[in-house]
Amino acid sequence: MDAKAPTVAEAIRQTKPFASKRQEGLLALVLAAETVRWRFAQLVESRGEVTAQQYNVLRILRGAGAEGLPTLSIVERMIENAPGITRLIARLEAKGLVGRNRSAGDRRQVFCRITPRGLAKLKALDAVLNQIDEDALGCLNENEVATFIRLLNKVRIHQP
Amino acid sequence: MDAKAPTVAEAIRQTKPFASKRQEGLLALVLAAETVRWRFAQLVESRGEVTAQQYNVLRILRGAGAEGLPTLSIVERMIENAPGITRLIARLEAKGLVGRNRSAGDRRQVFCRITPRGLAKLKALDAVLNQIDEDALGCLNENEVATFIRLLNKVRIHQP
DNA sequence: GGATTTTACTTGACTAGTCAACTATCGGCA
DNA sequence: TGCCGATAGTTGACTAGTCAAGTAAAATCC
Repeated sequence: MDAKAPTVAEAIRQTKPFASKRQEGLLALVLAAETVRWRFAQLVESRGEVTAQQYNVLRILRGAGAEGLPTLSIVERMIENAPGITRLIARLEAKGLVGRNRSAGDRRQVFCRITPRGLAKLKALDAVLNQIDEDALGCLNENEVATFIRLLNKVRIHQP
Repeated sequence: MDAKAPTVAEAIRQTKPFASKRQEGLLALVLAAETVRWRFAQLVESRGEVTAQQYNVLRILRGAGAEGLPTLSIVERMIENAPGITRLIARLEAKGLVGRNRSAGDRRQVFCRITPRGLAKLKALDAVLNQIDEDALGCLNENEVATFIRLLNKVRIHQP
């Protein structure tokens, strides 16, 4: 999280002419996603004292309620793999934002739950983050948003 | 780089209904970008024995020609910051794919050049990567590609 | 021409993603 | 009942991104 947002824009200027429109579209996709991801991360990290991924895990655990979720069920809801989540949750536990305990029924499973302190942290971030969700695509009108979603999903689903 | 591509698709299914179309659009953007990024990384890493970022740096250095580029000029062409590039290039140097030497004119600068071995590695990857650049948006027709680019750039530039 | 500021990195420490290998436990089944 | 394969998670080692702080060589200023 540093002053890289401006240089994302520069990246375009410095790039040589594209071999094709499709290649240009691919770069546009990656740069746009990187820009919004960066803005989200900056907000969460500066206001929440947690990283963007830690925030995502807290949201998932809030959604899971008081009984919590086994570790690997959290992974399934993220773009990440298992070894990473173990350590990420260990860091959240160290901060007192989640708790873990082995399931009584199946002693292989480890249930993770959000703590009251974790809930309070999320609550403090909710309003501002909902707002930037809206703002990020605020420059598109209703029709454009629909087209945007349609094209992006088409591209994503099409990948072999 | 593991079998995470399928679960990206699942992420959508498991997500609760969206608060708004704009929120849905934001997730569509991030997931689509992640999917193509993942595919690119998988190809480069399996065929090239270099990571996606290392590949990007090699491309930049190939473009720079025989005289090479100072370290920080490489950063400007990427979505990354300076400390990262120093170490990334050190790893490429260890693999014999780039060389570094201090500039005679300004002894603060370190020029980086791609080696013949680096060029050979890139050449071996060129055809297949140009192909996936085309394939990635292959499901969109000419008009759709133009709209895609227009909307993505609008979103990117609009970010405060 | 010497002090100060700026520039171009470099290093350290931490978070994170990824693969391979490992442990503990569970469920079946002979 | 005791083994066997599958499941849940952990650990180690490596690549990478990021911030803060440091170094060395210009460039600038007085």
